[in-house]
Amino acid sequence: MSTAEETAGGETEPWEEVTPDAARRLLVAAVEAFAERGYHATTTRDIAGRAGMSPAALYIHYKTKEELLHRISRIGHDRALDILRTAARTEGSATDRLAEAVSSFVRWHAGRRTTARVVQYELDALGPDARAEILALRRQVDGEVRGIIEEGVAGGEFDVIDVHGTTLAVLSLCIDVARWFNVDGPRTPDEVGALYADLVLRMVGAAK
Amino acid sequence: MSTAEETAGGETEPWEEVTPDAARRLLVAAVEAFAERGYHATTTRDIAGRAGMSPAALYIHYKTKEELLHRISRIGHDRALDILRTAARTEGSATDRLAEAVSSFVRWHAGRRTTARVVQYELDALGPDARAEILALRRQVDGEVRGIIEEGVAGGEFDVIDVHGTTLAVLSLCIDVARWFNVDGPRTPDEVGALYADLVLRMVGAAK
DNA sequence: GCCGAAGCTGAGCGCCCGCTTAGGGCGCCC
DNA sequence: GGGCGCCCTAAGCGGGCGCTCAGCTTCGGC
Repeated sequence: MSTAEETAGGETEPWEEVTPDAARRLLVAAVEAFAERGYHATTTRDIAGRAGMSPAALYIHYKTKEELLHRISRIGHDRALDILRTAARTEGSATDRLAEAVSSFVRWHAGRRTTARVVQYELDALGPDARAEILALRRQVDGEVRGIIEEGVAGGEFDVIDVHGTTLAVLSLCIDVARWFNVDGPRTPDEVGALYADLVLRMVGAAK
Repeated sequence: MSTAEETAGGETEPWEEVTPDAARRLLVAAVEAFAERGYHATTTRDIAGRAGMSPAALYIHYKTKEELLHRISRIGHDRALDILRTAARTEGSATDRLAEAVSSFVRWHAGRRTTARVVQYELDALGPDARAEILALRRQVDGEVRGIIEEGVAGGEFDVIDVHGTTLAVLSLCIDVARWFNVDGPRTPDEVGALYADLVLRMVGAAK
């Protein structure tokens, strides 16, 4: 852990599961390029150039440009789901768990903004099969948050009429952080996480 | 007013300011294509085809493909700002005005989802000058919402510590509706508008 | 009935895209 | 130390992109 980026969300070193080294460098380069310009505006020559390789090198490790996006999206969604599952399983009241889920989820979207941006906003560039796989992960993400809210309502901690709609709004709020968060802006990921946890507890009517 | 789409947000017929007729048809076709596939994945041949014209016809009415996006973005932001200004100027408490601002803003993002999607998510495809012009409009959008919240805090109606951060979150919540709203889904724009107005009033700590 | 302007099309230019192929360098194993 | 397999590059293919241009049709004014 040597840089601010690496400690974001207190997570393990990202992309370490991607081997060999050249494949990981290409993938990291693709994340940066996709986040900056969008998938369709990014060329394979740009990705290879950022990784210090020739355009042809990309095709040794990945069949197509779309496979790169698929791998990024898959790993990113796995990580997002892992964050929410960890929060949902911690001990404490529904209020505690919802606050932890929102703050850690938001910290990830802010601290790992480039990854989150690709993961959350380039889904439409995937083909039907890959998109279906990712959408299944998204339903699990939705389920984790909805579960906490349902428990809070059942236990009398929360006051929510439309659980599905509120779940959608909470996730939407967190995800959109990847769109507007600015690394050079006035807020740290931790600060946004704390603010958003407070706002979400208000949304579900949790007692102070 | 003959279709559900046209009555969304109770607004006037959109794009009527775009003349001549062929230019408007091209612009409407571009909105649909950009919303479906994104700006970079849309070809000028696709836009012209949707408008029932040859590819060359596009360049009689617009200098470049980017000018089309610029015009769409400009008109859309003007409309969004108009909606918020109207809500901010209505009579009533800050609570009433914030509820009206959020519900009408959300109704527009849901009911005019294709337009809103292009307006809110394709900003990065514009060149520096056009982007700067649009960002100025966004600051005005932000100012309208922040103004209502500040008045609510000053008048004791709201309980908000971080006004800027809360304003950002409220706008983020509304804007992201354009990403997830599904016309074939279970909720109408009116229903989402009402739900979101309630959630936002909770976020600012407005009394019931 | 003629003319110019406006609107549009068919053809296509030059460019850059995603991706392929042939072959070279280098380390590892016997 | 010779052969093999893994990575990688230089070069380039086929195609689709944004955009252009010469010329055709249509129509209002006189």
